[in-house]
Amino acid sequence: MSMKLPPRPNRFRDAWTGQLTADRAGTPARVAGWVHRRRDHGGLIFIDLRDRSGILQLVFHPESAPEAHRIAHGLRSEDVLTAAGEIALRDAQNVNPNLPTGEIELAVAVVEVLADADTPPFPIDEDIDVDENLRLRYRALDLRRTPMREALELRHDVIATMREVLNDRDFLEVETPFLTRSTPEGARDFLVPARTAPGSFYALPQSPQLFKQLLMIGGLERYYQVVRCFRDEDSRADRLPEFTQLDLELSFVEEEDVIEVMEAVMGSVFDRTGFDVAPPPWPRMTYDEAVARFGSDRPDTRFGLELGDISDAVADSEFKVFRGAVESGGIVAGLNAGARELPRSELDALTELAKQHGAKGLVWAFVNPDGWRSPIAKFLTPQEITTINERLGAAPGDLLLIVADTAGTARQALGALRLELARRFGLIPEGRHDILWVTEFPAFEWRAEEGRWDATHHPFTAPTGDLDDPATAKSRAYDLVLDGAEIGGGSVRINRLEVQQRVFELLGIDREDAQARFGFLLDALRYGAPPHGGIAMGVDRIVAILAARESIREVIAFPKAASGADPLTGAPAPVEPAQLRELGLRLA
RNA sequence: GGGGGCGUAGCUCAGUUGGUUAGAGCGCCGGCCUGUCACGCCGGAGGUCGCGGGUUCGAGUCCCGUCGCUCCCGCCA
Repeated sequence: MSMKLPPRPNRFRDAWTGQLTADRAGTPARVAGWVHRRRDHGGLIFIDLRDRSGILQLVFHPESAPEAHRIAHGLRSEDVLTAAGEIALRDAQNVNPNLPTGEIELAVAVVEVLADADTPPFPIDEDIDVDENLRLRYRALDLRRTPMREALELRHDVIATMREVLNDRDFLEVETPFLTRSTPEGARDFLVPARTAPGSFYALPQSPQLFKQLLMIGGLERYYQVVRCFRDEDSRADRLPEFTQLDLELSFVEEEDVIEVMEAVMGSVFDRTGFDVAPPPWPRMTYDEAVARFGSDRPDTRFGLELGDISDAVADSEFKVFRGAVESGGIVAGLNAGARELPRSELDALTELAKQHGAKGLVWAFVNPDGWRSPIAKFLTPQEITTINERLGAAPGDLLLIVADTAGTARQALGALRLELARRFGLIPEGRHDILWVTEFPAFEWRAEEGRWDATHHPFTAPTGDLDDPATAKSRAYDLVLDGAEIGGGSVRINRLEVQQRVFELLGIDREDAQARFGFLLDALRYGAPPHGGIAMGVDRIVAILAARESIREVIAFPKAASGADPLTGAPAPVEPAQLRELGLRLA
């Protein structure tokens, strides 16, 4: 990132190290920063000095500046200094083409050490994967590393662009409370004991959902916020308990209005950051299609290996696993992994993966010109094999993977296999990026083990269809999916009290319960709520994808470690028993 | 809560079938070096092989337990 203005001249510096160029040759300059590297030739000493803007070579001549040269001899990595001298043009053969400042150097006349540094516990100047907990423990040093600085600069650009687009469209940025009541996103709440009400707790918001609906009912028309959200669930590479959303909401809108705003926002973000993805409008795919073709509601469409349903071909099969799955209402589905020769051990590993995703097993089959090489070949008729081959587009040499289970499990397992095969065989084209909307989600899902309906998004999402037949009702929701990652999701909200109460009823939340939990929203709904809708975007995920980072922890200045074991950014502080008593709490 | 992987020098890692004194690169310390830019050359220091137990004449290596990290499932959009 280039600095927009030079620093205000003071006794430390009057220029950024990374922004001095040949046009300054012959003029005096003063810079400050950290010792990036020292090259001591005994006579000449070179110091690469680093600040946020970049690196400048300092040269210390023993004759012309003996005192500075003496000090330079004692400098070590990460020492902090200020140095003044004259900008000198380098001889042609000494130019470093790899450095923006490579045509010049600072011939140091005076240097002052502002702070000494111990030897860093890990290299600052190399892009080595150092153990993450070490990096978190010495986060200040880690932040000096170029990849971290660039990620945070990119993050800044992304958020700044979001704000600019929304400000230009008359959105108001409004802050909402952190110490609040439980919000209905379905995760576990983080709780904070309330001193003024012993035995009671604040819940940190899982999202500002309720507040932004109040803002719409309050007539603010267009709201956004870049906001921390808190969900007390286990971490993943793409998920932390504490994360940042771009949250927005508009009044008197439907799906197309929200989608158009977000396409403008994200289109600008991609444009501004040079991320190569198609410009909006972006394609739509229904939830049903995504799940059927890709085994996921966040399909990665950058490669093939699509799923195929072969239930009808094996409904009457001799092979009991297939027939049984269909008879009990499930499906038999498969994918064509292409012409691959996998050893038994790898097929076992794929089977293990399928099982991890709930499948009871995995059928594999290598297609031969005259049939299958597969453990189950003998249970299938030639007709069945031919039909399956046709359905999955199989040619001799192809490997077919087939799962028989409930529709959800079979598709999830195949979806996971599909992604694993893409990783293993490098099926995703370099530099290819796909973005699309997923729409028409089921509004409710049946939780068999709990014997109740649950909201697929959250209970304020407007449903369509017949609420008396929850299984067929859709929600007016839309998720934005980039490269197989869900980067945002939103919906049109319920704006009439009776519909809201009907949904609560369906979800098994009685009136008293609903009033206790969401009373302030329900009360507001009595006084005229506009049709409204919005969306929340996962800033961390977006930045991670733009920065091509594996983990979102790489794009957050002070992330939680996956384990939460880091003393600064992860571990909760112990509390004195006396303090607990004061709060009306007891030790667990 | 469950499954997989990992844990050897400050950092990143190698370490064969169990075999003598556990190695490399980088970093660090000292010396030499006036055009380097991952400077170079010479020398040096640095290890409870995560921890505990077991098998064995002998364990970094095999077994059991345990702790930590990490990825995944569950959970969570």
